[in-house]
Amino acid sequence: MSGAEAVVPENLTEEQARAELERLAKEISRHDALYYRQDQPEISDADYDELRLRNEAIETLFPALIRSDSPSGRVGAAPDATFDKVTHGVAMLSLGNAFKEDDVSDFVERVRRFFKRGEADGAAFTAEPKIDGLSISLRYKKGALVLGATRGDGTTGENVTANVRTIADIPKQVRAADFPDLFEVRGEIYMTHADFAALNQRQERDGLQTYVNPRNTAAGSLRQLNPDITASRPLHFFAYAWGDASALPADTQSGMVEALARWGFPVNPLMRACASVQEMLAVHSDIEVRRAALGYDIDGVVYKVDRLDLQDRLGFVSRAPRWAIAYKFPAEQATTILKDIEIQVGRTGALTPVAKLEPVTVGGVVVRNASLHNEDEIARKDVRIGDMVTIQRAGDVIPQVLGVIEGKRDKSLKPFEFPKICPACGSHAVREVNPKTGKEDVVRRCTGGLICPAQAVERLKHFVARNAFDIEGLGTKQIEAFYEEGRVMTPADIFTLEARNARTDKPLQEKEGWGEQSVANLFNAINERRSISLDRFIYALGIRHIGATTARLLARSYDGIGSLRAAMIAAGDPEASEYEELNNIDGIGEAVAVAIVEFFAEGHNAQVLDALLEQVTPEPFEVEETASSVTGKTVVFTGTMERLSRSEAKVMAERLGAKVAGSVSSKTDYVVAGEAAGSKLKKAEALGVTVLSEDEWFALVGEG
DNA sequence: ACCCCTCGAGTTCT
DNA sequence: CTCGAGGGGT
Repeated sequence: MSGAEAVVPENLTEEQARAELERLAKEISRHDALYYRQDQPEISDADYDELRLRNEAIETLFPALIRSDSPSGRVGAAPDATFDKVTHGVAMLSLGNAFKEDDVSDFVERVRRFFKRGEADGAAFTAEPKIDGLSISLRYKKGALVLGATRGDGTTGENVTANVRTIADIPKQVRAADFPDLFEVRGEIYMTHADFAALNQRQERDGLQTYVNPRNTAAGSLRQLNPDITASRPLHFFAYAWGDASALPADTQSGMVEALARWGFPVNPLMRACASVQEMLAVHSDIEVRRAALGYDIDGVVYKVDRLDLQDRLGFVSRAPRWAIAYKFPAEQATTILKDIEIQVGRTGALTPVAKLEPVTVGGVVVRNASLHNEDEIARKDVRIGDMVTIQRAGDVIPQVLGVIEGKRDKSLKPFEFPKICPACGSHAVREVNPKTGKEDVVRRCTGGLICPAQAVERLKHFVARNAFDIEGLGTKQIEAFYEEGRVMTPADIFTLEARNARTDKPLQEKEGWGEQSVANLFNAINERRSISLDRFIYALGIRHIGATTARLLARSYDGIGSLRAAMIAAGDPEASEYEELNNIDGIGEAVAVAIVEFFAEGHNAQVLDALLEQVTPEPFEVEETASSVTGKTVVFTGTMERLSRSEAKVMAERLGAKVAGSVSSKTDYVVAGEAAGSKLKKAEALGVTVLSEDEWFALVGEG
């Protein structure tokens, strides 16, 4: 590193260093933009590198001054790069996980049990290594690659077509006679260990920042705005699945992968077909043995039901297919020192202990914090501040404390005393007793409620969360800052921010980090949300037990916020018909019903809601009460349906004017039987009630 | 009275 | 991602 001396700064004072870092951050980010986005660098690569080196050298001398927007923390253009959004025709799902052999046999057992006896007993499974890269969907029309999209949240990803085209492994044109007109190939983009090491060597030689692990590097390489950068990175691809397709070349998983290979897509050579749990486990241990020699990262083995017709019938459980599972390799572990236990306060008042750790690298990432879950967990493991502890990244993502290394404990360490008062507001923190079971809750909760600042901030964060108001430019950081400055104390304050900002002594645009443009953008984003769907609105209120799903259920069951509110107030009397109506919603039981009723009965909530409704209009769900072929009929749903959850089916049937009953009787007109229907189906048959399949039901009501 | 599944609420790091 | 609780089916 001979060049480094030249840029090591003269004896700077702290004040000078601060100013210099600020200047460098601006300068480097300007050159980044010129180089990466406009492709018109103003300075030579060497001069650019020198700027970076100077920045890093000053940061080494004054680590306390490292800026949050420091250029050393990133490579290339700022990551706020905007790619077009792409909605996947067929969602890109995640997989259920198995961590031990029993989980695999349970999975096989579950699959077999799903079908009527014997039908799937001999069904085969495929086994293949789970590549640790990033999922991608490649759309081909008449053989031509027309779109490459990242997984994103599974439903919506980003358009990275230009970058994907630079990857040699990915065919730009498929010329097979049997390649369907429309076909989406899905697979994993990854970087080999050798390429990763070479890239890092080059970075180091050039005095540039080195990368942490192949996975993140591959992901970063693909999200470059300039495809030339992606092209310069050695990325590879394995195909293993498909999405939208006008035709399928095979009726088994293994047949599909053979076709993909025949069409010129790289497929993993370690894929095997298995006829039994024993074989599946054998493949897992075989792949685990070869893991180190593969030359690329894998984190487990994926098993899939081979027959596609069985896959179709198995369907999905929320976000994961029932016909596939990932058997993960044991997570990497590490030991480190537990420096402290911090107590965080959630929006419901829950006190959650978090372990502050001596930073340690686990699975290619530096871990500083780890969840300790709750009071009992700390007691069970007898974790004490100062202990040497073992940690792992559960499912290779969330760090958790496994336990204490006993021999190393200093005798002076005292058992951790879980606070009985809220660290944020000093109110009592208690463990509620469940009225049903008489048992103590696992979580200790702050009773401060409205007076607790920590809860208030967390509620606001929830209000702007992704499934709630989702206001661009208003994230956790801004909410915290705005709360501290007194700009935003309740949800309605967000919507009066602009008006107040115009009058205030210290308007936003005078704050550091804010300019005219960013302030205008924020107000625009806020104003866009003055009209919002009812389900998001309900979710945003942060009522206990009401998550995104239940909020949607409520939104569908009531005409609007007004009628919901009126009904909930009436339901304060448990004898009222409104209470019964609420409790009858499939998916809402006593605890949930009580929570909703209590929320609307609370005076402060009423005020907050009134103020909010002056600013925001929740749009009700479009529910056309239609007369249909099932109007006035009584319907019972049983078994597992593919396209609807049972609660959705109920809402749908009621919208069509039908009554949904819980059990079959002679008054029942239709029984709709999904897969694995049980006693209700038998009873229907015994009583001679019409039994419909899911498809027949859709046909009957005339909906696709 | 169980058992299974779904949902909510908490968490990390990039 | 994990955990516990709630809800519903057998």
